[in-house]
Amino acid sequence: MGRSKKYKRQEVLEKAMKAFWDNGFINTSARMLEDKMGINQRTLYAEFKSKDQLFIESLQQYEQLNKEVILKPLLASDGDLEDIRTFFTDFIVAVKSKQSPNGCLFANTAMEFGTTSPEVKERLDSYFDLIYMAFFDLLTKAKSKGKLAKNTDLVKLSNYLIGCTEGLTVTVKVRDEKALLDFVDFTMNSIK
Amino acid sequence: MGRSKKYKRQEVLEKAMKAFWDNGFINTSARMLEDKMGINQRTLYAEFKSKDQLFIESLQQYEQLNKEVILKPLLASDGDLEDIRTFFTDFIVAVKSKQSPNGCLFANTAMEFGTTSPEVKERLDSYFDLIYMAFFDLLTKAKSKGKLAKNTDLVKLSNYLIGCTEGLTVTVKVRDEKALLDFVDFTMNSIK
DNA sequence: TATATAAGTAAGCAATCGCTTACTTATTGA
DNA sequence: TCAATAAGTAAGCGATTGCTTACTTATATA
Repeated sequence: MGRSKKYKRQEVLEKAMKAFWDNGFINTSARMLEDKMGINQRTLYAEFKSKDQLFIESLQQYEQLNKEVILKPLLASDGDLEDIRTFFTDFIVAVKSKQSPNGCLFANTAMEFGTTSPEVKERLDSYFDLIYMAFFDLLTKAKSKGKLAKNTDLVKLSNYLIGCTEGLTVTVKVRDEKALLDFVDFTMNSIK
Repeated sequence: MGRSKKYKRQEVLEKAMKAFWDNGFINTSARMLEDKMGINQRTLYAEFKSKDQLFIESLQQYEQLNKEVILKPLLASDGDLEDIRTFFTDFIVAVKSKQSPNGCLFANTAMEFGTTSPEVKERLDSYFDLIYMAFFDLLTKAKSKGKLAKNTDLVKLSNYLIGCTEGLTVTVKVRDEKALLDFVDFTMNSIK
């Protein structure tokens, strides 16, 4: 009974995520979402309840994208430290080539929201857990292969690499490629 | 001839800067500025022309604050590398103690604007020049005192430390103090 | 002291915000 | 075949946005 939907939830959600990624939360209006998602505001609100809720789901979507694509060099690594460089340079290339011109949605969101929204903070914590484990697991493999000193503090090193990753999310927006590659290269040398 | 101003330009500008620092550009409304600056919107627009222009002047004001306070541990250093740690930890304390709860206005602005506004980009470049020189000069002094290897690439090292600084501006918003101090400590060890 | 002039105030402009109401259209199961 | 029901559309809600207009108040100079 009743009419069937013209749109696919997953598809319009991905488009919403891209809109938030490109423009940030506040700068993405309901009209813009309507346009980018290709569905009417009435439909949008019936499906996603509110702009806030749609944003939270978009963050979940972006975490999925991280698992499947962005963090792949780390998650698929068998312990080669150079996979970390690949992760960094892939990110730089994606931003500078305008493929994902607005950097990292989680970093942008951390800056825009801080800890002002518990629901958003939950998503941010979830992401930082994810990237922490990605680094930690890679480093554990590297250590067992003798590529890191036996007494290396992997917790500390993981926290360090998260800091460097987030450093890139800011500098990639304003600094030239040479400065970025200096940063990455020094970071890589520092962990070997 | 004519009536004299009740407000001091410098004072209300500092209050505007604080408002933008606390809330970001878009989240700071003309009503909020009116309230925080303690002057009427008519007066505000007569003095500063537009919200955009007021924001640009606020960024200049914040750069001045960097020169006089925030970057002081670097600018006043005679080449002790531990002054860099002081700079990092001072920043963490200022944010976590809610003295400057919203981190770094320049980093926030880089994330909010990217390169979408030439006038804003100009201010960001000016800041990054400033912090670059602060690191470079400190490192030059450290090198001449024999605290760095003779063949150390100071340009590369400065770019690295800028990256780490910006990493802190993101992580300080969402991660716990232990993770932040891990990051700082590893960074310090990496340059010695 | 009178007047020119600048600064202050309150109200309100058009545009846009997130979201909803009123209504039309299409599809399903009996 | 046809009522029940869900989805789509267009218009518009009150609130808020950046900014201005119309007017009042105060002060430096003649």
